[in-house]
Amino acid sequence: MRRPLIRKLEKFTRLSQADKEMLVRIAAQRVRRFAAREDIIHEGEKPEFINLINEGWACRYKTLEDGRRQIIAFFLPGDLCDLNVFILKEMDHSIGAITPVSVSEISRAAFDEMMIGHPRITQALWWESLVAAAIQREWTVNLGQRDALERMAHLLCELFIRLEAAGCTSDSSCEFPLTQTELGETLGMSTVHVNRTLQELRASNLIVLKDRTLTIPNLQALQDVALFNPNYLHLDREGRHLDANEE
Amino acid sequence: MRRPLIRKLEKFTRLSQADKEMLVRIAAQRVRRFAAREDIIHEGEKPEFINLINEGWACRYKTLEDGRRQIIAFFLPGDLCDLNVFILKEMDHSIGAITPVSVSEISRAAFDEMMIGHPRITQALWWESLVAAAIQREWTVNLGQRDALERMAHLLCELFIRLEAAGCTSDSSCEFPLTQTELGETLGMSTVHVNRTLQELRASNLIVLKDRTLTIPNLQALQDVALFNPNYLHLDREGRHLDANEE
DNA sequence: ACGGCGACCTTACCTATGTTAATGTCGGAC
DNA sequence: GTCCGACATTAACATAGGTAAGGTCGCCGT
Repeated sequence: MRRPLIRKLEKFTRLSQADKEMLVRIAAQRVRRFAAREDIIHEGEKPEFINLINEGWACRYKTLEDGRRQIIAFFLPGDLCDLNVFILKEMDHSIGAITPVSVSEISRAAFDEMMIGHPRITQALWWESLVAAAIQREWTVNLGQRDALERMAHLLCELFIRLEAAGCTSDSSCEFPLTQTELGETLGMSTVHVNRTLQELRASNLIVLKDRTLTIPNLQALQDVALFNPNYLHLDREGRHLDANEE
Repeated sequence: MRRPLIRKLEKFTRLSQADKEMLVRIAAQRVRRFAAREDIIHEGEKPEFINLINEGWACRYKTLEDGRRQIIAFFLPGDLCDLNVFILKEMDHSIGAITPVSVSEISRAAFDEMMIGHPRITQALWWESLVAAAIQREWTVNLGQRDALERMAHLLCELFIRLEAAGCTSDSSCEFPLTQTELGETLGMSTVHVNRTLQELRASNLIVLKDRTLTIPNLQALQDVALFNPNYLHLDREGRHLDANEE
């Protein structure tokens, strides 16, 4: 079994065996599965758990009164939804499955227990939540300043690099389940224009996207057209080497 | 002296006298002042403090290699920048003063001390940081889905309501120091179009904006054109009444 | 008193992107 | 094997919003 969360957190810090066991244990209690397109939690509900995505893709989204929908964030394997949410009275947005997903619900009690006994994990989780905030900020820049082509390229770079950190890529390829409609709802553009933009990226040999699989033959080239700077993902550990001692 | 932070936190929870004194004390040590347009902290630097805005307006912003600038967030009196930032190795964006500002720097030690001795404050600060994240998400929706008029109206509603929570409005007016260039950098539109859009809002009597003062004669009307739903600001206390027992 | 500067406003023109709608492709249900 | 729905693609046309250029006003320093 893959442990995308552990894998990702180790990009930030070294975890002890006990830490890892704790994380596995936490992720094992209260696992739920959702079908593609099903809501995991809906706007207006009271949040009672922190959700951890084990498998599959999900997203945050918000719908305006008149039906326009904006995808606000993607949750990939190993991603957590909002540390500390239980402080809020109700959700101001929804979280929905994109593919079939498996989600672990982490209760407030389990979370507090972890905070007390495992400072390393606590730190790592705050790191992950600061990174999530940084991603949200970068999306603001993306929507505000970049044009369609740059925007699309930027999103693809980000998703690819995040998937890599979670151990969900092989070589220069990854699964890519998003429809063009979903890409449009993410990037604030019409499906027609999404299609045009993807064609353009294909024509420049920057991406291969077919059968739900994305290949990026030259990541640096794609980053260049996107004006992509990975610093906001804060993926470099303190100077220490990464070591292969996973699992 | 106004205490915008206390005022704002009391929108979320009741604070004891000791809590308030703590907050005053924290805000008193290490106060710095910056001129308009000066950077408070710059991309690439290591964050050592949590900044609290006492007076004036500031913003987060990010600049692309080719010079395009996006304002990512506004900091109004009583706003905090990123609880827990010190975990990150370096800033991925800058924070700059818009007007002259007074800022309190909160050290990691002071923050930890507060976390331990004052659970009420701790909760309230997490609330404030969750609200900041919610605002960032709403900006994503704003940039992705709303057109120029809606976008501008939405921003004005948000700023007005946030200023109100901090006690910085009188009646239906507030100070409004943003230039049209800054509005453009915030909303991802050209200054020309900012101007057109403001004209349109003025022509519909939705706003009066003159001499750095904004008046919103009918907030509900402005909210309606913006498709503005204030739920994301999470400004309603537990069902208990708000009471006037401030300071 | 003058020059310079930054905010603001305006006009004319141009283009990236949206809209609508028709058509194509593929995989699954029966 | 065919019918259907989800998704992708394409074309023709419409428009929101960008670009470039210039003008006015008030303020600040000398």
